[in-house]
Amino acid sequence: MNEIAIKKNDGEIIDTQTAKELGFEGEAIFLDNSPEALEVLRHSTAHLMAQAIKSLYSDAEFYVGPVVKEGFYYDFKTSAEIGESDLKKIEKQMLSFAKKKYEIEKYTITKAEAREKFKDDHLKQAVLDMIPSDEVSIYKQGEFEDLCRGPHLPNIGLIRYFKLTKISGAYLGGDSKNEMLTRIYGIAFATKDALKEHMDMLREAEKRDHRKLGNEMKLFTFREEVGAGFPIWLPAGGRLRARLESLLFKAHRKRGYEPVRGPEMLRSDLWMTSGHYQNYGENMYFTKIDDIEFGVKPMNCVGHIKVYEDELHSYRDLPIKYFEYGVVHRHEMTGALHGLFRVREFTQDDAHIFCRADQIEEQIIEVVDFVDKIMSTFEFDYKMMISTRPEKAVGSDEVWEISTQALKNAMDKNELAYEIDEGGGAFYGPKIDIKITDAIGREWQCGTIQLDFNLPERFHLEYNADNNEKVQPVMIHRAILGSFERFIGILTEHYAGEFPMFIAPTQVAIVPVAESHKEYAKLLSDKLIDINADSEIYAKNDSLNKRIRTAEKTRVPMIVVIGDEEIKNNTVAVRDRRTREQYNMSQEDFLKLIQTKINEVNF
RNA sequence: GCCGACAUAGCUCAGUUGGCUAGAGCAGCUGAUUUGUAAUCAGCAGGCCCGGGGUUCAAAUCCUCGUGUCGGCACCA
Repeated sequence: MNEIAIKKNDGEIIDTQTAKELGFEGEAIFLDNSPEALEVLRHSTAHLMAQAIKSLYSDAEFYVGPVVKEGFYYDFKTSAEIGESDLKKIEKQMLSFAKKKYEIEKYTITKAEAREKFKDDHLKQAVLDMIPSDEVSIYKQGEFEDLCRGPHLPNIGLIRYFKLTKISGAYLGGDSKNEMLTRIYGIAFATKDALKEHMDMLREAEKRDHRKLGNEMKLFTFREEVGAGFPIWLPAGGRLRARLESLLFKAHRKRGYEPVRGPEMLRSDLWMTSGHYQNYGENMYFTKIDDIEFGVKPMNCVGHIKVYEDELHSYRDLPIKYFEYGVVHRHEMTGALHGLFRVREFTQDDAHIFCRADQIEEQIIEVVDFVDKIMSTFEFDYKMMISTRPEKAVGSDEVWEISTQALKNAMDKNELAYEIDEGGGAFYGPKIDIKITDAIGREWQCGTIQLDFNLPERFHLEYNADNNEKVQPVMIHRAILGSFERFIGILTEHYAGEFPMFIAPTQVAIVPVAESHKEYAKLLSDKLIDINADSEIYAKNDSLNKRIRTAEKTRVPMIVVIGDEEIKNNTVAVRDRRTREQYNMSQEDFLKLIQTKINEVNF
């Protein structure tokens, strides 16, 4: 195996070129699939790609080409229009360069020399602007030279197993005010197998895509004539969603939440009072009724505030918890829309807790426990993230400081691990976000717990304290799933469509062997409804094999086959979804089993 | 919103350099068959080829403006 780089004592990786320059010896890094080796390999593959692009498009200018989580990319600009179909061509050129086994040479020049060297490349000039030091290093392979700090492989011949995966636009410096460059993403590995494994993993993720499964399993759909970002829930999706809603309803009632409901749109004056008009107006939908402007709610808090204001409250009443499956509309930009993950209308499992300052901690802890119950039921790992004051914010620094500290205290006192996201808070308060990890290791943000000292102030909310003085309550916004749309999308991918019994759109598929067994099937189906289980009878004029196949393809958790034997003995023949094994059990036991599986879940 | 790609039957997809009545599989319907654990057979029906405008003797195919979708970027209070 080839030695490609050196690891210094402090963990920093330097390439063999630099080590030679410095006369440095340290721990050798070999070309394998270790994170260190892949970092170097992928960086050099990015350069090889740049070399290929430069040879194919001579006016190409290059910005930066870093290694990222998914591989590497390079941002560049050329007068030619490059599309997906060109990736193959570039890959081919890369391979032909790699075959030439150019050595990657490194040398150092002054920044002024570099400016002169890349004088025709305004992107490299922009890169040079960002470099503070007076000397810069240049890497050279064949005719191609690039400004880079490394580390790199000693020879491009070591690059063999790679693939260019995506092409897209990307703003210069990640700022939408700047010009747009072309970005090509790629991936590279030390071995053929590792590359193949990676590509297989991508295919697996593709198979789980909720948009594909949602279509196949008839959960939801979108229609051009309805409008972008407005999901349509189909019967199967409706059943799944209803199960989730009813489980969650009970869970809220158990914890003392009251169901309430605010209107879909409220007068704009209220959004001005809340601050949404000024801070979020461009993402809201407005309409006029008799010359008065209304804003369609992008959040449910104002409605809940109006519920709170409906009567006077004593300190004894607090905390007061309102919850609602609140439908909200937000104008997401066209390019942001993505299946159920980003839509323009969605339903939040939203709640607002109005409490005294001295209750914040216990309330946060209770919500965090609620989150844990739900996420562990769905077998999600998760972590928590505290987000602090963002740039665009309302409220004084002092209020922010107090509320942020309250969140940290709640976590610290209960020894809960969390990370800090500086500047990631909502404009009205700091928050705790819950990030979950799904079955194939992808991270998603769902739940959020947000402290708000701001809205109570703006709406002059109050309660009577024990000394009969008016005191302003604290408001906690929280959603656990986030939205039903997004969460069901995530669940679909998490389970690859094979939903567990308690939320599956259909619990049981019943396959009668022949015409004469249909009646028994119907009786069984009715009994299943009595225990809150949905079933579907596959009695179409098809072969038994065909109907079992059809039932299997719906990903229903349980299939039972019914024929003469079963009717005679009052049993069912159960077929397991995954193992395809069959076993018989009495009808009574079967119903009990289903009932248990449905009822064993409680948040 | 920006860069690039794409849009043909309910679904998945063919459709050649512009040229006959736009095809297939699955799903659907009708009939035969009544089946014991992953596709029985035969027949039928199903298309504003995303929408508007244009080029052309002729457009699913070329151009243009929309709409929607996909991959990213930016955005996600």
